[in-house]
Amino acid sequence: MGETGETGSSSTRPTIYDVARVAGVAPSTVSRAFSRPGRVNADTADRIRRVAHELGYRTSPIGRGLPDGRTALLAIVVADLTNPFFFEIIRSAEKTAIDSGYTLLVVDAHESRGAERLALERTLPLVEGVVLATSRLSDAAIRAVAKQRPTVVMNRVVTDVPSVVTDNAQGMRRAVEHLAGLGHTRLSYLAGPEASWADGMRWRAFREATQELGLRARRLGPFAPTLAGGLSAAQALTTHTATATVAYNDLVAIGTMRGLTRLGVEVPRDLSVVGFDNIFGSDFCTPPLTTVASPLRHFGTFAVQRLLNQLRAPSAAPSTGLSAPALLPAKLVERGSTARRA
Amino acid sequence: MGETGETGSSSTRPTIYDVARVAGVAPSTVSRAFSRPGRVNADTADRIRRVAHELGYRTSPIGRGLPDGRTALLAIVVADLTNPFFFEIIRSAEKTAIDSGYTLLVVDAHESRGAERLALERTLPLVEGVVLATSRLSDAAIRAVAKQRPTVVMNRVVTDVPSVVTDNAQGMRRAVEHLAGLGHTRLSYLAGPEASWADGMRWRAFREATQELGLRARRLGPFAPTLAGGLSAAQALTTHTATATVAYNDLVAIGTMRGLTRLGVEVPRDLSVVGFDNIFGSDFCTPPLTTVASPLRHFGTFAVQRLLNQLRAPSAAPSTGLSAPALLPAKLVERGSTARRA
DNA sequence: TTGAAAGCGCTAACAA
DNA sequence: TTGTTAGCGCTTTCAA
Repeated sequence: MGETGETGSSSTRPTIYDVARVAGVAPSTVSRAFSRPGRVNADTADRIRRVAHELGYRTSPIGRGLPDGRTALLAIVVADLTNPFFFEIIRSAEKTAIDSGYTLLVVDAHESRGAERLALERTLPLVEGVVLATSRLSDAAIRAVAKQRPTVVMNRVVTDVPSVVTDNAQGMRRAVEHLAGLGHTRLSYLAGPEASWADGMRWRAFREATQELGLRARRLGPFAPTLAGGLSAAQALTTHTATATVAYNDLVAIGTMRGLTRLGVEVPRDLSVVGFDNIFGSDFCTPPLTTVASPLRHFGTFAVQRLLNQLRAPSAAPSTGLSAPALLPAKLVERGSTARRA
Repeated sequence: MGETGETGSSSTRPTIYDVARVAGVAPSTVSRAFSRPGRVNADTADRIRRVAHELGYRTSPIGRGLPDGRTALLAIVVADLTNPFFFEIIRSAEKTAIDSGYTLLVVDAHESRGAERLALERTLPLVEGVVLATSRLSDAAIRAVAKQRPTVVMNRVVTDVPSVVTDNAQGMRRAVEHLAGLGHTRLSYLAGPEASWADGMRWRAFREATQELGLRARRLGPFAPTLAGGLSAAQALTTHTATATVAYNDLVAIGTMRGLTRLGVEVPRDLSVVGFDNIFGSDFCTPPLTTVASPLRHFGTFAVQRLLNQLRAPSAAPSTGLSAPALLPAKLVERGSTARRA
């Protein structure tokens, strides 16, 4: 009853050979008809396309990829797909990729170095380039990746590998100044994953900014960069005297606020909270979160563009000026989670 | 200065041939050493592995995939990656895949039929199976996909294609009963995308449930299944007399609540709002959203398991009982966005 | 403009 | 246990 083609083996997809046979041309002509139209007679090409369509032929990237490795595929590896931080990034990265004729594969590393390595091992050979968004890999491992495929890292600086990063220092300074301006003198920082490059930068900037302004600074954690991590942070906060806190990211900040509410601590009356990233949800949580905003949308676009540059200019040696990190500005979005010190 | 190996071409990655030459064995032996350890002398295998490591050799899935199509890759195509609805689904799907030795590729269709088709075209040949989560493709197109690769669809029923769906009817009934119990008699439904199968099911169930309970039912929309869509919905709601509304999904519901707030309509005092899906954020928005919850976590697991079943039992004809849709229960989570009619 | 033939990296029969 | 050989689907010289 099924609509099986006339070709013998029904289970296997048609190839250029099938098309060639039916169309009465050589396989190479079929190949050309698809890979470089124009290099083949219009009529012939027409016939080939018609036959191909009838047979349900599709060119196979895997076969096509073998000779030259061109698969028109890029990959972005994110630390945690469920972190809204990546939304805009992935979106914009995808758009940029598509506009240039590439398809973007999204790979989730589950905040795990092992998972990230495994996923890369499997994916890397399939793609022409890769964006590592907030990777948990070691610098050496990242350089190894970069040796296999054009690579761009995000939110991290690795020698000789092109990168796109937020200006964490600037953002953190704005946050601390904001809190200082509200009269807070004892601040705490809720640390993120130890393996996070961004966490290191943020904590350092926090320490420096507080120092310069003569404020007391304290580091709590590390906490998981999730709502749950924020819940633990809330617990930890109650045993400290800080009147304002800056969280590693918005997820932690939101989790912290929820935890504090449960513990009877009111935000911002009893404690001011600042997040990082301005993610989806940070404006409709209660209270709306004051946070350091990165231009998330540009992030993905920038990263993919740098990747495309590498793809187009394979001549350029790895350690060209190309790899100087692109610094994206950060600004403070003031909302309801911060207030004058009681 | 660079640490280039002794092999001539530095730009190209080593192959089994390189390893074979250095190790003094045949290429096929190298292949065996990796693809089926045990079928080769332990010492030989050891030597091969050592050489391979030194040379930086990695087996290429693309080469490996050619002969038999086995890439250990699965794909999940989602309508919109930034929709929190997919978080748990992707997470659990990934876990299930990894546990079975597969890597899961995540592909975003951007709520666009064209994008979905293009992405599938490129991805399908690379993967061994695919999960279509809330696809916007036509039934015919989905069947065509299923012909190329083992396929499981989610939140949709397509003849002859295995699927996993929420019990929309049951969930909607619960929602309507809940509202009726609160004294509401005039309800509205905020419709989602026309191409959405789930939207069709939900609207139908809404109409039936309201009818049976003798309530007035009205359909507004369609709206984009996003926060922005909800904002438009809020506008539309103000011109109607319903005192309670059920949204196509949580995103629309949350957007609606925000829009209503801006318009001076208070939820739930002036209007009760119910969502669908119980996504990330639905518990910390203001007010917390009453919503129909699907067992998101089981969703991904189920889907991938069905896929794996197909992969393991290639003998079973497509239209076996295997393709009967798996119905996952839905329950109502009552929170603050619904209240007794004023 | 088209065809013939070689080869991409790997696996799988078949022999040795 | 290992080597030889053919071939997966496609692209790409090289000739015609």
